[in-house]
Amino acid sequence: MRTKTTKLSVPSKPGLDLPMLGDIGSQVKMADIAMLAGVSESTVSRALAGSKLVNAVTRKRIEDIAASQSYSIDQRARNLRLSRTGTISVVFPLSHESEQGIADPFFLEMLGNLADELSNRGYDLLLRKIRSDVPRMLADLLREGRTDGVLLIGQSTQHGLINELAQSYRPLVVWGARQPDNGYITVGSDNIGGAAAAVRHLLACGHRRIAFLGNRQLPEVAARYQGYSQALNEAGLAVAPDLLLPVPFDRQGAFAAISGFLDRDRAIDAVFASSDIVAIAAIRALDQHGLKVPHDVAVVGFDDIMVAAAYTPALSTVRQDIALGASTMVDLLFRRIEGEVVASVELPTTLMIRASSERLG
Amino acid sequence: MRTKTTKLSVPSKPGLDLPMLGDIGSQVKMADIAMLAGVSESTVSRALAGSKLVNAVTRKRIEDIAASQSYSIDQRARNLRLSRTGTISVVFPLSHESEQGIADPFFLEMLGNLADELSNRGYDLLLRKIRSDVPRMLADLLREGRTDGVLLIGQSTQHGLINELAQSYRPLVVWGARQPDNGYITVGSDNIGGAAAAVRHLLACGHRRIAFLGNRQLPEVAARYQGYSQALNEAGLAVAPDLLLPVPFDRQGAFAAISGFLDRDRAIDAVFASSDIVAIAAIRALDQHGLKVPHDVAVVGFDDIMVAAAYTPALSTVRQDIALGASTMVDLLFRRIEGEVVASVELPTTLMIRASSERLG
DNA sequence: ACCCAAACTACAATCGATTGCAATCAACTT
DNA sequence: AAGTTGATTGCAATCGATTGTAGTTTGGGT
Repeated sequence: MRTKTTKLSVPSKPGLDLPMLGDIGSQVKMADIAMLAGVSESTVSRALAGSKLVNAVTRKRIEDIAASQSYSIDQRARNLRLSRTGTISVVFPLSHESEQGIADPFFLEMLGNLADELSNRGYDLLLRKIRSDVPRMLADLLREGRTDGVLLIGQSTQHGLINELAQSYRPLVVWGARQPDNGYITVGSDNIGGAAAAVRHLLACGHRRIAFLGNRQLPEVAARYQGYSQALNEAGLAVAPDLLLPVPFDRQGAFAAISGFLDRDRAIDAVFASSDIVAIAAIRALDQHGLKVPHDVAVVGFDDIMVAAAYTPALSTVRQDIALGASTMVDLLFRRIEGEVVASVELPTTLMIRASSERLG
Repeated sequence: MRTKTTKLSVPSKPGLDLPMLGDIGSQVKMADIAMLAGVSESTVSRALAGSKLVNAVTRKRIEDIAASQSYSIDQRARNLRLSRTGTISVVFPLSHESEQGIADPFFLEMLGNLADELSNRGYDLLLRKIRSDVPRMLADLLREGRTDGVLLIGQSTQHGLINELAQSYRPLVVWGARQPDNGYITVGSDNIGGAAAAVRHLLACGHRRIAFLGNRQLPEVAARYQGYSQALNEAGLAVAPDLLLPVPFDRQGAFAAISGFLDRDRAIDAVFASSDIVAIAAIRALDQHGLKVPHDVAVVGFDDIMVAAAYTPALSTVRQDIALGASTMVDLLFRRIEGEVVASVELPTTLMIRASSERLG
């Protein structure tokens, strides 16, 4: 007694293939296409999926009808059925400091690159910031079935929690520093090597009192500090604790911290900053204290964000290859989703020597 | 003959409310909660939705059980049923020029702010870049049922197409310039007023040959040009066509265009750039041509991106309030989704006078 | 005690697609 | 001409939640 209850949800003329802009947002569904083609939904589904179970002629006809109706598959329903989402979440753990938002250009550039990589693979990018409770938020994200995988940008100070989470959740790749007890996959730069190269360069320029600017609580900064002290040791120098300044990553905070430092101590001849944003803040602070860069104090940053080269003076810095980093993260994530066993990756860095650290006279 | 086929997908101990990190990603579903609570799925659904049809005691018990199982509603299924998505798409039409990615910090900052606004309202942000065919891509996005609304960042050169699309698709808000024949809602800055203020400032400093840098094909740039010529006219000056340089918005392209210009014409005493990125490229190009800013040439930009103030020389610019822009867009979008009739908004700008346009000695 | 309304709760259809398995049909074998 | 095979296609269950409607229980009135 099943009557043909299926009706074309949109009373559009089947034969014509007009642009049909008017249909946008309307509800042409697979059943409609099936009716128009005189086949079952199954066949439409298979035809559109390119299954070889469907006769080529039938498929062509279905495809044409679908196109003429400007039909596209409802991803909600599809995802529900396939228990997947076609979406990868990019998560930024916001530090307690800059509760505002994603401030650092480095991360924004990273985000742009990730969006490219993911859309190349036909995935969407779900952007989410999380306050503090990383595992809880991530767990929700996963349970809600919104995402096929997670890219966590920065470890913040949550290494332990991330590690715990990674025990039970596989499709996760983290940008940051490899930790000795990493239970999760990381992609990051060779922070130690990059920092050491930068400091060697400063030493080669004749600088001896080189300040280190950065919050060593963060694993990446800790690694950069390690490179810093390693280079000093190679040169037979010891780390001077009074030259270590824990500055935050945001512009204002960094500027304030550095200004405060310079108020009481100006006996430095170089600065190694843990990010370009910090380096630029340092240059401004130095300037306000009457110290010229590079004449009085040489400055080297880290990241090579777009403004670094454009800055005046052009900023010497340790370049991280953001595009490569993004594509590596995405690559590893998908391989891990496929079940492959993959290892963390450490990307090489390049020392970019520019005006801010020119060799002394 | 329906037997209880429903089984707890996860054999976890119902009574305990351990952290249950191990359950992340597993498949506790509503039926499981219903079984544990000894009620039907309907009741669980209603309880969790806060419906007052459910006894308070029952609700509490259900909530507790759900919590102890660290259950959350599957959004895929929920969205399918409700035909909604809980997601707003932010779409960047990529210009033909910078096919690479979202390069301009202004847009990235905007993105960060939008992410904040949306997550405050419990919505997710789906990031999508589209190549060129705006309406087609948007239409797909909508038909796929992935999104409840669209925020289009920048009109690119697609005003006509957007207008057409807007005929049939309502939940759309565009960042850009209001056009005379706008069929869609825009949020944007007072480009005319801002530009006029900048140029008046340059005129007041005694400059007369003020170059305009920007691609006037883009509606926003066209409006800024309008402000530029308006200010010149007020001062009894005519626009000199040889001072109008159509530069692209990306750093390299802008630099190249400006360098080329300076190679043949250096009789300018000021520059009004249609964005800070262009302004910074101009300063570099001027520098390479032996022209000092602001001594030889004054420069004013547009946007006031974070680096503007930090640049050396600090960049004078027309400030756009990105945070306000983002919150306005989101606000308008949701009001429009609710069916309210809303109008386009033009936000005030602020002229920030800094070192790059200091008054001539 | 008995009846009725109020207050809850369960049933079953529904959202739109996917897919294992059964059914159909034409062509080919002998 | 009957049997077999392979190529196609359709049926119906399923993914996990929501909700209109019908059914059950409880409490109050008399």
